[in-house]
Amino acid sequence: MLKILEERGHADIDHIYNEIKRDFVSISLATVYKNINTMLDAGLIEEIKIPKKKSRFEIKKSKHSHFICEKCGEIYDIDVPKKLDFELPPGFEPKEASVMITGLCSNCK
Amino acid sequence: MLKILEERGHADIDHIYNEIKRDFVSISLATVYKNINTMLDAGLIEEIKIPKKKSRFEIKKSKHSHFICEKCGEIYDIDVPKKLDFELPPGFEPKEASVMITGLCSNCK
DNA sequence: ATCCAGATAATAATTTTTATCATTTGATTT
DNA sequence: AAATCAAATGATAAAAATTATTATCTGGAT
Repeated sequence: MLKILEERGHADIDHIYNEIKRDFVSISLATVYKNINTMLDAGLIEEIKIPKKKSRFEIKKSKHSHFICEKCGEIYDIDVPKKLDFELPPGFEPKEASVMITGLCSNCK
Repeated sequence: MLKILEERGHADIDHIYNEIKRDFVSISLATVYKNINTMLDAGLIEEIKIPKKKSRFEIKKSKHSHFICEKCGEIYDIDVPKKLDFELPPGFEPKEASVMITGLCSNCK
C-alpha cells in the first residue's frame, strides 16, 4: 500500500484497492480500510479531504500545501506559502495551518 | 434551515436535522439532505470538510478562513491571511485559496 | 373549486465505513 | 520439523451516511 501511495502520490480508497488487487488478488476491502486507518493512527499517512470528492491519502512528508485542479481532479503538492500572516482573536493558539488552492493545472488550462 | 445556519454559524447535518425538527416535527432527514444539496449547488452555502469530523455547512459570506479548535471542535471564522505568497509550477492557474488553522481556542487553552 | 408544479415524507436502495469472527499466516519456541 | 500463539486477513454482517424513488401533500395560478 505504501508503494502504491508512493507511486500515485495521492490516492483514494478505490485506487488503492484496485491497485493492490493486482498483486494480492484475494485482498478484501476491509483490510485496505483497516490498514489505512492503522497508518493514519500511526501518523504514517495523511488524509486530504476535498469538497465534493472522496478523501485522498498520501504519505506524510515535509509540510506542504495542495493544489487541486478543478478540471482533472489531480492533486499537486506545492510549497507551503512563504508568508502567512493571519490575525487570530486574543487567546487563540494556532498549531497548524493548511492551505489548499484550487484552480487549473498546466495540463487542463 | 438558513435561520439555523445563521444562528449556529457552522452546523453539520445532525445539528440541522435536530434543530429543524423542533419547528417541523415531521420533517425527514432526506429532505434536509436534499435542501442542503440544493443550497450547495445554488452556491448559497458551503461545505467545510474537516479531518476526522463530519462536514459542517455555513452560509456563504465574504471570503474568510477557518480556525478549528482541536479540543472543543468549534469552528471560528477568521480573517483571510493578509499575505499569502505561494509559488506554483509554471502554467498553473490559481482560482481560490482556502486556509484552515487548527489549534486551541481561548476557551480551551 | 380545479389544476398543476414543485416540495415533502416515508421508505427503499446505495454507498461508504466499521465491526465481528473464524481462519490463516508467519514468526518463535520447543 | 512440529507445536504454539499473536497478529493479520478475508468474508461477511452491521452500522452509518447519503441518495433515489414515489406517492402524497401544499400552495399558488387558473
